[in-house]
Amino acid sequence: MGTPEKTQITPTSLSKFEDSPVFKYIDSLSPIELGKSSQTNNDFNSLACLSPSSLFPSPQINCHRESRFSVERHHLSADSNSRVLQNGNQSNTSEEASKAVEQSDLYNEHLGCLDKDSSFKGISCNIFDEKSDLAIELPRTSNYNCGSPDGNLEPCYKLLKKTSPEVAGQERSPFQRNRDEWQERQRSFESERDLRKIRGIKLSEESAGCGWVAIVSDVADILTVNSANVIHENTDGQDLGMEDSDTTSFISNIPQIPLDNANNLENVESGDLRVSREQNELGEPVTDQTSGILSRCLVDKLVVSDSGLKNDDKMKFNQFSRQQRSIRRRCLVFEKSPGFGLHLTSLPNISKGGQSPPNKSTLSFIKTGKVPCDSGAVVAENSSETPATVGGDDAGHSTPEKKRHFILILCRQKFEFIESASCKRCNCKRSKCLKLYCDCFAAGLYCIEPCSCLDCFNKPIHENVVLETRKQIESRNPQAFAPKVVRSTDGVLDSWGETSNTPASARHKRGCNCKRSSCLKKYCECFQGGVGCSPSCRCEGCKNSFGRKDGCDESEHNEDGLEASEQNASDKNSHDNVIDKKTEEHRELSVPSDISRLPFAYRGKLTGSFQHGSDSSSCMSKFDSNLQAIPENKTPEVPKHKCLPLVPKLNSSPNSKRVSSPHRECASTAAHRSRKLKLKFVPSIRSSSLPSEP
DNA sequence: GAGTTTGAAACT
DNA sequence: CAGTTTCAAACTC
Repeated sequence: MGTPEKTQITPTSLSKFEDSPVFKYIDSLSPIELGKSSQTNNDFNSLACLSPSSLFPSPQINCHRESRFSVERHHLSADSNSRVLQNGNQSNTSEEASKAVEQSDLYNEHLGCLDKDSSFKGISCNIFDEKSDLAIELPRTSNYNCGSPDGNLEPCYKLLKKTSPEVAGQERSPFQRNRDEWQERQRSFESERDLRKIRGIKLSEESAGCGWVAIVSDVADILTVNSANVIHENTDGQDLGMEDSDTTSFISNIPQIPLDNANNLENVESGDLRVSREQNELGEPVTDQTSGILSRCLVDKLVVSDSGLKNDDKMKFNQFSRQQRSIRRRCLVFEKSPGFGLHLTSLPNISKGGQSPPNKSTLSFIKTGKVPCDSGAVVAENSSETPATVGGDDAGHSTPEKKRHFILILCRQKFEFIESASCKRCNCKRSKCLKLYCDCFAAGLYCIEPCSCLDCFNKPIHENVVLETRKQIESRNPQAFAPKVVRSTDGVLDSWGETSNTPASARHKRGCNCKRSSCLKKYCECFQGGVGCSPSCRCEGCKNSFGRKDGCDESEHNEDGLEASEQNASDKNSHDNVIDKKTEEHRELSVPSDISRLPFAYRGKLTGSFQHGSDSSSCMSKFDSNLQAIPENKTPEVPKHKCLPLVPKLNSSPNSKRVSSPHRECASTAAHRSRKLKLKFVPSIRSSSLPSEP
């Protein structure tokens, strides 16, 4: 992105831009009457002066112009769109065109703080008066499309598409399509750039805003999606209307993907589905690495063009997308590839709550672009929507209808999965969220809005502090951030002498030290992790329903029962019943094998809002903010070794709390059952990074 | 929501 | 390494 050329606005260029698709887009946006006002600068300034640091710490400043444009466009769109709707269809009269031009300028004036003397009327100043919420809103809205957050405004890229000489609906080869898409993106990008020229944005002025640069800079990586990376297909070439945009962009951002991964990002194309981070600049699909998609677990960009989607599907889709906006969170975890940069801290409701990570079918679909044969089943299992349009004859794999339907499922699964990971929050009061007490910190996540912590330092703006603290903790205990629940390689006897294929093969690495909870409550890390206690545990009166440690057999259980009977029997029984129920539910849930193979780490407690049947949607409404993960490339270098089977190693000291002699197993096999639990998987690289023990 | 319980983490 | 303190989640009311 080049340096802005702020003095290049000439009548000629204006004329040229008036012919540009973006210009037409703006032209068509609103009949808002132009006016002059001087009141909004303050509004915007107040926005600009919002401290963005907690939201957008990314140093990727060079894209901020793009970000800003997108943000502005959002607001403009939101407002103008409503007016558009009020006024009905608008014509393309020259009068309105001029209005649009003026409006554009006006908008520019307000947002860009360019002309403080300017005044305006007709545009409610509340466009800019979104208080601090806007700061949260920015990344989200910018994530989606050029339109309003409600998705009822036709994205500009679609407009571009419409004005494009390309013949929609024409059959083209994949190569042609790639090329065309790339060109399209180029055009889109250039158009936006041109528009910015028109609007006279000055970089220096932008940068001058209090923290505005920081805001937009962090949004930058998101934005490029809107302008450049949005892939669109309009196979019928028709205007699909503004109210129900047929193109929905899902963007779940885990920014700051390590550079060494940047070129390694997936590009998945499959008909109407695009799951891509970046596309080869030549417009060619990047080498198929879709298998790694789920390893990163997040759809960096999922752009779905569902021109053929049924309206209700679209609505569902849009609604869902709104819920899922911008689950962004930086990860404090440092593993390099193949980790995906985010330690998903939880995987609750994986199956029982209807949430499930993308399954094999989904993967297959991503990879092949074909609706898998079992898609029907997928639909039936995971969606209330009719499976009638999915599955069935094999020939129908490529039918747009089925693909689109499957896309819905895919996205839902994907984001439900992501959502699960995002719903983590802490309530730290004194630790500044810089100790392992803090679940967020321990999980390698920055604290986010829903956290109730005080004096929180676990935020991107304190990145250095966080990293420093983390180093400190790791120096004290290299395993401090390692997964606590481990599972040995399939078929290999684990340290507890069990074959790893048994559900009980997963164990808490360090073991618990429960005294009073009988390992039947989530105080117990073993129980919380959904694993049985092991000889490593120093627990007393273990009743862990996932497996008692040696020595705590049935007789002990009975003893406990007797002991319990001495207490308030009825209360105890009812309580145990509750526990048993929960436990049973707990045990029923299992992480699908696909997930277990993901080369990333789950950490922390995933309980949070998913507990006890918390509604995921409500959860998301609260968490609809910046989910962020710290860049992995900041991780300290860890020697890589071959993946070794777990070597039995018990704590030499039954009382030792800290992990002193780490032993690892292949994370690729790390699978354990859990819902609402601490799920701490180890990325394969890291998991094998420590030397084996004799 | 406030208070209590619990056990991990941190500290000495 | 052991004992103690701190801490925040889990739990109860």
